Amino acid sequence: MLRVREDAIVSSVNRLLAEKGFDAMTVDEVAADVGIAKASLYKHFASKEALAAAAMVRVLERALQTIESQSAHAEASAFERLRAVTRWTLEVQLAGEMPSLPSQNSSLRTTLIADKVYVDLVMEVSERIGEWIVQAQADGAITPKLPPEVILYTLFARACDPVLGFLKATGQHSDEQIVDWVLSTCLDGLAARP
Amino acid sequence: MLRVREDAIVSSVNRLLAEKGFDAMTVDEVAADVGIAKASLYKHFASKEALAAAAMVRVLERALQTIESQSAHAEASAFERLRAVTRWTLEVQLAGEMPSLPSQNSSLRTTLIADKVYVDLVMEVSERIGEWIVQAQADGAITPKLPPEVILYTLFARACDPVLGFLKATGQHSDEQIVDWVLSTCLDGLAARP
DNA sequence: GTCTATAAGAGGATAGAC
DNA sequence: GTCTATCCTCTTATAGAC
Repeated sequence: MLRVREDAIVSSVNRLLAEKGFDAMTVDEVAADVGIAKASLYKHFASKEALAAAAMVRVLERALQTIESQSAHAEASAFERLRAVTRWTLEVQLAGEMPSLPSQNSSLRTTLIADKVYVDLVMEVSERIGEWIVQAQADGAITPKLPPEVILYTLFARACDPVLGFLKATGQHSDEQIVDWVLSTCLDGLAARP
Repeated sequence: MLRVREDAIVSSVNRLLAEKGFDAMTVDEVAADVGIAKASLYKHFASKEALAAAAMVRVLERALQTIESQSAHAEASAFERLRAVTRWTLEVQLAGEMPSLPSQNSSLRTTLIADKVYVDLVMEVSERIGEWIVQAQADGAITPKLPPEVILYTLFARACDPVLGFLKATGQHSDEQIVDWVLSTCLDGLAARP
């Protein structure tokens, strides 16, 4: 019962974080969305920051599942795996399921780095992706000009790329078309290829 | 006198918006930073949203100046002009001078679209950049696979690219190196080029 | 664990004197 | 136009009954 209730809370938080961002999301909204009193929320989570951390943990667990499902494809190259995971990230964001947190909020940052589960998941995801990047560079599929660190950050940043929202707001393109375009700008760049 | 005072206000707002974002910036902070009373601020600007709009107008004017200085280079190609303006955008952001606004805040959005000066500047910048994009595609310098609209949004999004901040936070790279890397990921992509 | 009610404080905006 | 002092709303968080 408790597990189910908390899962419902995290689902609401996840959606509201994706829709309005951390600052604009209020705890009252979360309580109303879940259908319980605000005081009850605080019996499950100590603070608004803890709610956000729980949402981040869940999306990171989903990311790790996606990474592992890609690892299961023995025939796929490292580059293909990176593309698949990046595509998943774009799809999640376009579906309104990617929580967005301000990177400069200090109280939020404090709560996050104090959360061992969250930190461990970030490390795990970074290491798994990092290995693929090094492999893809060795394969000649990803440019050797850029440090793996730059590649990693660039891929992570797709989770909050505003271009998806801009294109969706025009209402003129399918979600699949938008994802394909943004994936192309990320991997192939804007400059023409011979 | 009034012009100088308001210019000082906009400078403070611009820096605080770049540093903390719209939600985290308080009007009290702005007043303290300028060195005047909060009530005096409201004699110059009607609301917090109006302060943000003024900061956006100023950065757009700077952008337009940069665009026009590029137009003056008769020998430069459209692609080279796009690269130069994008580089300028990255440099401004890395210098902590690029105001960042939440794209989903409704009261802010209402104030912005009601501001004719702001809207006209956005249109002007979009049209100037848009012409270069079409030209660069005709020149074969930018990929014809992507609609100009997608190119435009992708370039605009560099103004709030979090990768710059991530790389700067490591403290291991010069600003110039960071700008070069991000410019390369944007124009050349992550995939290796033959 | 859930509720109602409320504390505590931050922050946007204004009144009114000078 | 600048100031001090204040209003008022919104929001996080908690008290205490059941």
